[in-house]
Amino acid sequence: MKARLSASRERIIAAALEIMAERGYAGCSVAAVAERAGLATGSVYRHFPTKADLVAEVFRTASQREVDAVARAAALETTVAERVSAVIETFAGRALRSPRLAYALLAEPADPAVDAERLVFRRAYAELIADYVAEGVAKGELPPQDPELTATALVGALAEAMVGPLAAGVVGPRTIPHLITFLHRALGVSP
Amino acid sequence: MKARLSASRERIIAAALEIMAERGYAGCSVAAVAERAGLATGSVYRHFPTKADLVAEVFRTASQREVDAVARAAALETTVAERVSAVIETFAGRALRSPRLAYALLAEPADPAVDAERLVFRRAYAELIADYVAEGVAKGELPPQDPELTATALVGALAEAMVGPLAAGVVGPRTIPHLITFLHRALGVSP
DNA sequence: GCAAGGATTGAATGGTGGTTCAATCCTTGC
DNA sequence: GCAAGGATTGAACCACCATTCAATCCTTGC
Repeated sequence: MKARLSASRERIIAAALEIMAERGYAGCSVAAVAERAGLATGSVYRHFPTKADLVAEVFRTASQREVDAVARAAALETTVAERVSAVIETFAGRALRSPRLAYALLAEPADPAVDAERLVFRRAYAELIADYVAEGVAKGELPPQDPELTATALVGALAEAMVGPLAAGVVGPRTIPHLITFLHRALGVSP
Repeated sequence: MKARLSASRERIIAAALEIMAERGYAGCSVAAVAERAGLATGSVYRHFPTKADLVAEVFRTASQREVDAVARAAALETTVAERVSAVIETFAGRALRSPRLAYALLAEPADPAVDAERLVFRRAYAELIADYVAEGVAKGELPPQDPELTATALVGALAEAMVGPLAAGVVGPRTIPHLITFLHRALGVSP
């Protein structure tokens, strides 16, 4: 019974994730999520007090997955330059592979609860990067700078450079290398 | 009569602008706009076929004003480095002076029509900056690069660095100088 | 087996806010 | 002055969903 309950909860989240990846936040009505999860609308409310709570959790799950993937890729590298390259490539690669989801996570209009999560999500990237930057500064790989601000600006540049392409549907083949060059210069990676 | 008609239209836009600057997109119900403009709700529909059209136009007006201010400030300068500094200072200064409006223009959840305008808005900044970058590259002030991409990334970095502070309500005194340093490096301005 | 109690259902409820429209008011040309 | 025609009004309408809840179904402990 307990098992069934938590299985339902999982199914709800999984269903919402799928819908989010297909139709974005806009498609996530409670009725649609319930239907895909194979439950009645009302049953969703046995697991989540409110729709905002459900969506926030889904959002958190999805974005954590992204941040983890990026962190994992970056951890395989050693220098700041390589790590930043890995961040950009992983971030962009995943975004382009699931454009609808990427748009939902990065920019799609949603309710305030989701907005709050979005700030957290971007902040998580920024923290990750800030650590690398701080390390790079400490090791003399990078010139002195405010790691927090650098990381925030880097995340903004990366996200913005993706949003256009995500809306348009195509990315030039040189976009990613150019972005790497731009951000390496911004960090002050010695050439 | 004609004059009265277009005066009403202006009043509607002005009212919506005021509300947007005070309460953001969320406060812009048709009823609220009509009331502030001193008209009945229904009258709004004599001037705009749909709420989305109204809001899109208001958005366009507000963002054009911002872009113009930034362009004007940048035009007073001569080198790319100075122009970019002017862009950052003007953009950030204005955002901090009207934080609610800045948030509405940059990030507030809204309907798809507004989203489309937001892309246009950001693109307008990017175009402006792309021209300066192209000029800088041509003059040898900057290393070779893709001006479009550079400009997009620059806008993203700037916007992202502002959104956090706008949400929090405060900006550290060193934020803007640091941002200038970061973006000068990113462009490859020679030190 | 068999109640008891929680899980599940899905139709009904309610609130919000954009949109419409018949009635009314003004302006304008004669 | 005075009709005609467009402008204005604002209450009513409607669509859309989140949320609820009385009825029903299962599981479980005895």
